[in-house]
Amino acid sequence: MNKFINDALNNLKSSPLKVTSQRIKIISILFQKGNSHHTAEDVHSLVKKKGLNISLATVYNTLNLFSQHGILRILRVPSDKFFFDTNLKPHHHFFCKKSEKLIDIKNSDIKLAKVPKPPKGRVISSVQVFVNLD
Amino acid sequence: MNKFINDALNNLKSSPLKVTSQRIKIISILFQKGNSHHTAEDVHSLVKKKGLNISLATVYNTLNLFSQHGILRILRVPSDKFFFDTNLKPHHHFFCKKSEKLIDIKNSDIKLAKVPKPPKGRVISSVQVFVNLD
DNA sequence: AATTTAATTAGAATAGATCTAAATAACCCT
DNA sequence: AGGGTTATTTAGATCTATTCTAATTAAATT
Repeated sequence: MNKFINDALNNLKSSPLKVTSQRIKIISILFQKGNSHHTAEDVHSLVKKKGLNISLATVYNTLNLFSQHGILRILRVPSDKFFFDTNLKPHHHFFCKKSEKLIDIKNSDIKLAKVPKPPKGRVISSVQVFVNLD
Repeated sequence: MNKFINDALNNLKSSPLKVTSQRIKIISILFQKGNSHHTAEDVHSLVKKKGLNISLATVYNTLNLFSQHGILRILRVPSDKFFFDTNLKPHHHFFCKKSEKLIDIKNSDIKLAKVPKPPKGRVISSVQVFVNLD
């Protein structure tokens, strides 16, 4: 069991969420290779490919709860799907529209030398850069 | 009839698309205030609010065809909806997740001092910056 | 005006995500 | 360890945004 899985399991244990077999399985799939980006459907097929059986509703429910409790982060990209990002640090992404694949870009690898002021009365909450790939 | 509507109508006329009453109406709604970002449902309700009657299928079909012929641009944002942008020049956006409203940011108002190299064998097609507002 | 070809339409179909309500499993408490 | 409470899981229904279908209608060309 690797460090990523361990950390995520500890996050789960110290959250108010119950530690169920489904949640353990989803964590071990998501955090297997460290940082990753998956849709709910992705996770569901990975679960099935492993011969396990978790309903799609549970996958959605679990991923959403994990995001609400800091175990995962919901990542909205220029696409109609929700992605779930295991990387909790601020960062940016390469994005391939065709394959809908994401690759992390470390925050320090992008430098925004000029950012416009928000409209009057509004506050900037974050800046998201997508470097689109063909 | 303003300059934006005029230009868009000329683009329609010089495209292989037929000039129908529905297309003229959609153009006059979309380009009324210059640069704008609308979803298909937006456009459909604006059409109805004007007492006009264009089927939702036609709105979708028209917006997609306009995008294919350089009259509009499809804009994918971190949301599950498609937006149609009347601003054909390269630019970035303020984006409010809550209201799903967009505001243009001129290309010159954002300066990317450092952009990472794409993965081996890949090519960067564009860089999209979203300045998220609360 | 007749013909051809594209556009419009209502409604069905699809995809991704959420909701519902009944069954089940975790966890807490002695 | 057993029982009760409450959260979780589940299958299937529902919802929302979009696309598809196939029949009707309208533009444009001759």
